[in-house]
Amino acid sequence: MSQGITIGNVSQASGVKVPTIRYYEQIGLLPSPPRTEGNRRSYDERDLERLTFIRHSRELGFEIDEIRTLLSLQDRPDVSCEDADAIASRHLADVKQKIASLTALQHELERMVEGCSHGRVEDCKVIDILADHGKCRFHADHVPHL
Amino acid sequence: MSQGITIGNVSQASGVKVPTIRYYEQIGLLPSPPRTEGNRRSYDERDLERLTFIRHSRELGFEIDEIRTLLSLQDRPDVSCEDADAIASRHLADVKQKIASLTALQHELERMVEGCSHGRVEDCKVIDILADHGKCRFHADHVPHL
DNA sequence: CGTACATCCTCTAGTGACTAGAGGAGCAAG
DNA sequence: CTTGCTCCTCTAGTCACTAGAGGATGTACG
Repeated sequence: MSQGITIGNVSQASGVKVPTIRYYEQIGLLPSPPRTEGNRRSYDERDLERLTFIRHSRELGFEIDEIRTLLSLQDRPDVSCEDADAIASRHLADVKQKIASLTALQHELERMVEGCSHGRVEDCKVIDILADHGKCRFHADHVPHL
Repeated sequence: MSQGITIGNVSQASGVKVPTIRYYEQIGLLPSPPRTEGNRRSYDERDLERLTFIRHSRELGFEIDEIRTLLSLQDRPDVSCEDADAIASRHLADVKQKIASLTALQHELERMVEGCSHGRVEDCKVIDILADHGKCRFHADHVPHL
């Protein structure tokens, strides 16, 4: 039946780039597949599913370590899903926080751009607001990056 | 008058950490200040303003290279502020895009967490949705990180 | 004046999640 | 047979810092 998928094909099918797949193997996120006679990696359906799971999780902003936990949970379906729930909930809280920060940032940027007189730097609101923190309504404790 | 601010004080005043200030000097974002007899960096008000400008720009999510351009514009106030406007506008578009992605992501995570039966992994919506991309309403071309 | 301690110095290496490139081998089609 | 694609390993680079080693200097107190 399944006589081995090449790295290129598993890459196409999963949407994960070839060097990234090798990287995932290197950091132990994806098991090392068997090799062909010519030393090429030979994947199967399980690997493709795992890669798709990984890609999807990354798209949703989960970190590699979180994905590691999620994957290990998936492998033991008898265990409580409390951990998975906790990871997703924490992640949800992060996302909400990020949206709030970015929305404040959006308003500030709009104010900057709208205020720009399109003239000389001397009267430029953009430079102005950046230079003088006091004129700014946006105060990030720290905008966490996704 | 101003007889030199220590790196610690300029750090406190600007909100930029000491090693980060040295890093900014290293990459040429902040000019190398004169040194005291004992080889300590000696800053002035201009440096403090520049650092505050940098910190504020970073908080607003501008990249170092963008800040470099912004700073060079600030130094030549006679020039058209078109460039500054362009940078801010592009940045604003990015931010809007990010908010859209994150909002979709938020809904998806809520769906995951709410659907979680708090039982065994077998019935866990979190794992379920992650595993099967088809069940997911969230499709990121790529969620750009802030 | 001594001593404790904070602050400063330089330098190297590590972070996360990849991405790029060198240099070479295998494989399939024309 | 040769062209061109995919694959292999390995190292190093990206971004914006952060951490830590190992040592010098400056300051406050007794």
